Amino acid sequence: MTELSNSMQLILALVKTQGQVLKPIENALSLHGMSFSEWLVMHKLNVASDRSLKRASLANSIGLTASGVTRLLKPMEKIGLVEKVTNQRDARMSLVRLSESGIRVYQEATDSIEQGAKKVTQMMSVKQIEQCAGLLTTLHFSAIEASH
Amino acid sequence: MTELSNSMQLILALVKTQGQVLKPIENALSLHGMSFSEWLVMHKLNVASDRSLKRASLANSIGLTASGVTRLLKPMEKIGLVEKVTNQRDARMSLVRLSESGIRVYQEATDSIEQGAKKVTQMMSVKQIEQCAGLLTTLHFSAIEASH
DNA sequence: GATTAATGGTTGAGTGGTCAAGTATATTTT
DNA sequence: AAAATATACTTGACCACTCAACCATTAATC
Repeated sequence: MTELSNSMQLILALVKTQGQVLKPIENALSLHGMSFSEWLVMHKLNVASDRSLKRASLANSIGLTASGVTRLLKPMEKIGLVEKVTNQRDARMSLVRLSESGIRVYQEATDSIEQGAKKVTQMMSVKQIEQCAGLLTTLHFSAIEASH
Repeated sequence: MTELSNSMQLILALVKTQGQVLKPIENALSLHGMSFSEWLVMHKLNVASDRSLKRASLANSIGLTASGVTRLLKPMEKIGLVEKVTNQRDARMSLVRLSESGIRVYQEATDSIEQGAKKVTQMMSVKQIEQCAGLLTTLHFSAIEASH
């Protein structure tokens, strides 16, 4: 019957909040026929130099396994949002690049996702938003530190 | 090429952080043969009066659908962690109750999950932890507000 | 230069969830 | 009281991932 520690309460708040926050975001994206993971892929590619990344770094940067990325990208390649670029220096690894049409779709999707994000944070001041993001980043580093 | 808003950056930080934070927690739980969702169920039951809840409220409180709860509870009933209690006032709804053995397992699992939580937040002060939890709660309410 | 080890990616099997439809019971309407 | 509607839960079909095993290629070792 003892209470949970405040570390644990923080984690519960984190999980609960993410659940609520992601709902409207995913809803906004579904209008563009896209999942949040797919948007994340396109976002990472869009900010990368040459709009391309190797599959492994993509996996790492969005918190998926290599096989998850393979499965996620397959339909995206099929409809031409991203394209596979073979690397002649190392035939094992293939780069993924955001296509021209992918860029357009990404921009449209980002517009609606941004609207969703604004709405979700409507009750928070700019200061609170920034402070919260900062604390989450601290927590993130702390968690990484804990795992080695 | 425009930057993301800080609302959106907050959401990205949230998702990224949860991914990192949950890893060691789930790892700790796997030693008890339990997933995080299962622990959440047991936690909610443990703090509920009579250590029991109806399936629908359980679903709601841990952010799952009714069918998700059905599937989650089935194996837990099988190994006797929780038990189905039929309600004679309303035969549609059945309560779930944490069994005696469930209580023990919950307490053991909570011990190791607490250790994981402490480790994950090791780089944060008590003040930061509380502040972060508070801001997340604000964000949570804001997101709920946004959805109606 | 052939063998072994490491790296990048894919695939099969399994897990943990969703949604939509279905079943059983309760409540409301007529 | 019968019929229509609502509620609580379960089931079937599917989806998004994971892990472990695997294939292809490159790098290191002998």
